[in-house]
Amino acid sequence: MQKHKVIVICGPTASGKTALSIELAKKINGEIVSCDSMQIYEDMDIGTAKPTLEEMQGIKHYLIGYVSPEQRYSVADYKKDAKKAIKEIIKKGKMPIVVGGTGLYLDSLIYEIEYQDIEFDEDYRNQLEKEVEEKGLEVLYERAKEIDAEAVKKISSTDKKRILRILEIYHVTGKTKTEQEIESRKKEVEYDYKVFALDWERQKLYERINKRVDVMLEQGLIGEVKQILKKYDTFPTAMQGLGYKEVVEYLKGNLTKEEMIEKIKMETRRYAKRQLTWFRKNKQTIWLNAEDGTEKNVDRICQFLN
RNA sequence: GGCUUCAUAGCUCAGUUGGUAGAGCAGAGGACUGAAAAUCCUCGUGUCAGUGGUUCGAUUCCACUUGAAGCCA
Repeated sequence: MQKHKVIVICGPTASGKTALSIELAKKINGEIVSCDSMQIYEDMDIGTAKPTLEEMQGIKHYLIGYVSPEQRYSVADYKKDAKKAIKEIIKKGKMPIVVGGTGLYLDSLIYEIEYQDIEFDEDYRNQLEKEVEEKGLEVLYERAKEIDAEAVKKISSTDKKRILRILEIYHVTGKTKTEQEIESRKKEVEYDYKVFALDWERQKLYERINKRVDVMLEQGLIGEVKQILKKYDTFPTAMQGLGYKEVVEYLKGNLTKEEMIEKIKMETRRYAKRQLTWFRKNKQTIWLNAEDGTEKNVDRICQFLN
């Protein structure tokens, strides 16, 4: 049986994914599944550049603003939620369009990566964090090497996050990360993903980013952050979002307003660069020049639907 | 107008007791399987302001020119 097609539109932040996807959805009777690790949170609207109701033009969007910032959310959750949304859209007889810039989340779909059903062990994470502080990262690096020399080979001895992850996986599942990764790739990919990536000339993209940050400030980003801080207590992941952590520093008095704005712009430019690195890795990706305009790119994508 | 100090990478600045130079930041490239807007790795040649002079050799010393800052009139 032929696999159902799923359109994917990725690209760096501020490249115009939202506008393109909505025009495409209107034309091909599609619905949109967001692929964005920050737009999932509720009350984080301005800083994550969520599409407004008006922008959506009646096109249904999935996986936006449905998780509390106090909640812990991961790629495993995303995979499950996104697959469910895609299935639902297909059932309605519509075309699923996955749109977003979070490369890790996207790969979980297009490579059909399977995550075991395991609980996050908060206590163990805290214990490891404490050990890092007391004994130093090198000790944990050596321990990880004993457990999974293969996985350690691929990372730097300073990459704390990944060192801890190797230990965590072993602790929770009794398997090494390498074993777990082999198992995660066994399932056949369910859909025929057509991946498109939007890009601009670097200088133009950076200008768009700078401008977008200014607009976010005008729209009241600082007020939004204040609201969130008032409403919620803990932020396992939400407050690492670009724009949010810098405003928090500003509110604490660690940055002047000017410094905060420049920092958000700079970090966002770097993020865009990292996104491009990620998307370039997939050789199947079809690159679209954003400067050609929405209409032309919609047509271009439609050529791949038959 | 006089005196003093400064002029080195996109920016901030080191430095060469004379053998053509190096940090931080910015920037570029890369990695990425349960925090990913996160986390991490790699990458530094530039008329050393200009023109002359001294010297085997000047970015370094000297003179002048230009520009900037400060002080005195």
